[in-house]
Amino acid sequence: MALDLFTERGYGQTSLREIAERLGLTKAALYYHFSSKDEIFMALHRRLHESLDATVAVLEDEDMTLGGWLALFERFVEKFPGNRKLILMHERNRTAFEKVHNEGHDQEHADIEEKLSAALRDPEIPVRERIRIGCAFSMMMGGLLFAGDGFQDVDADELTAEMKSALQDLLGAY
Amino acid sequence: MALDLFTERGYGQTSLREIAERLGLTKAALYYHFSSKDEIFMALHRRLHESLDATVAVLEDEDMTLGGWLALFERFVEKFPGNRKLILMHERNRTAFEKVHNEGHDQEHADIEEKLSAALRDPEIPVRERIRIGCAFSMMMGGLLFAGDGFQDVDADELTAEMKSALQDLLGAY
DNA sequence: GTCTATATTTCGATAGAC
DNA sequence: GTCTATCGAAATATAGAC
Repeated sequence: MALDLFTERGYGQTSLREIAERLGLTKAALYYHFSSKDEIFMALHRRLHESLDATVAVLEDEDMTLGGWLALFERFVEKFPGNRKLILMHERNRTAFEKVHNEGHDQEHADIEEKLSAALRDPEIPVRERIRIGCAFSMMMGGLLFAGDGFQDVDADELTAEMKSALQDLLGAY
Repeated sequence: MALDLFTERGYGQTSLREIAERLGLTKAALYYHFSSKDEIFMALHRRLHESLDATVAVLEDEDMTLGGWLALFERFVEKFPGNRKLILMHERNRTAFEKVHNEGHDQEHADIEEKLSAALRDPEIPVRERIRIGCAFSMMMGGLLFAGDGFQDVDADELTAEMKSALQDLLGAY
């Protein structure tokens, strides 16, 4: 599957030949289903968005506070089990996503990273809070790397609970 | 510079033509200084190791406890200002590094990620501690992404201090 | 829908002049 | 040390039969 190859080897190191091979098809067959390599990539991108946009929708409405970010991140963590592979692929291909994102003049989707990036550079928010929000986000996303790596023997619910606990220690201590 | 291109666009999406172009040279001139594209990549890898191996050397000696990891991460954070670009490049090219690392049967260097990976899957360590160590590490590495992105107006010392404070909240509350 | 070609481009790498 | 020129391999993508 393309998802696995992009995660293991990275987008730029994965060829259509490899993808087709793992699928038991030929390259030509892939072009019946997708018009380009980028489109395969973007299809996976869209799948993740469709799965998480409802969770992130609150960003449109609310003016986020520290507690608001905590609540959002906690909801995000709860969605991890069902989206682990997609998020992991995304995390391991940030450069490739940015490139396709820029070239394609991608439609304005309610992207959590855009709102986050805006908050992190917002001079209205105290520096300490901005740093904490950034730390919490990277902890949350990076935690996934280990969720598949070192924590395979750990119960999913326990992992979720511990991640929430860590988020609270980072954001809730005020 | 190759360092910038690998960081912006990723190793697999960067061609030698682009690197040479940004340097004001031709591809052929690059091959006088490096024997292959991989070697350019590994030269940057080695530069980071030479800069951080002294900090990580403690891993060889000690049997790490939770407090040991905290101390190590704090020292790591202090080394950030001088190694920001290299670490950022490393973080954004994990897949490419793993590939070169495997193919080249890279010499056993005291890599922090190997020791970390071992600790995360060590059944002797309580699950809660394993998760906290993983969270702290990803927070620390991911914090770099924002250090260059949203925190350009933040004083470097203040950022370091706040990162340490966050590390303590994650690892020191026991 | 999937195949066997094949076209086209780009890439990493080399040869040899200066 | 850097250049021009080029090679060979591999990649993306297409054409057309079945």
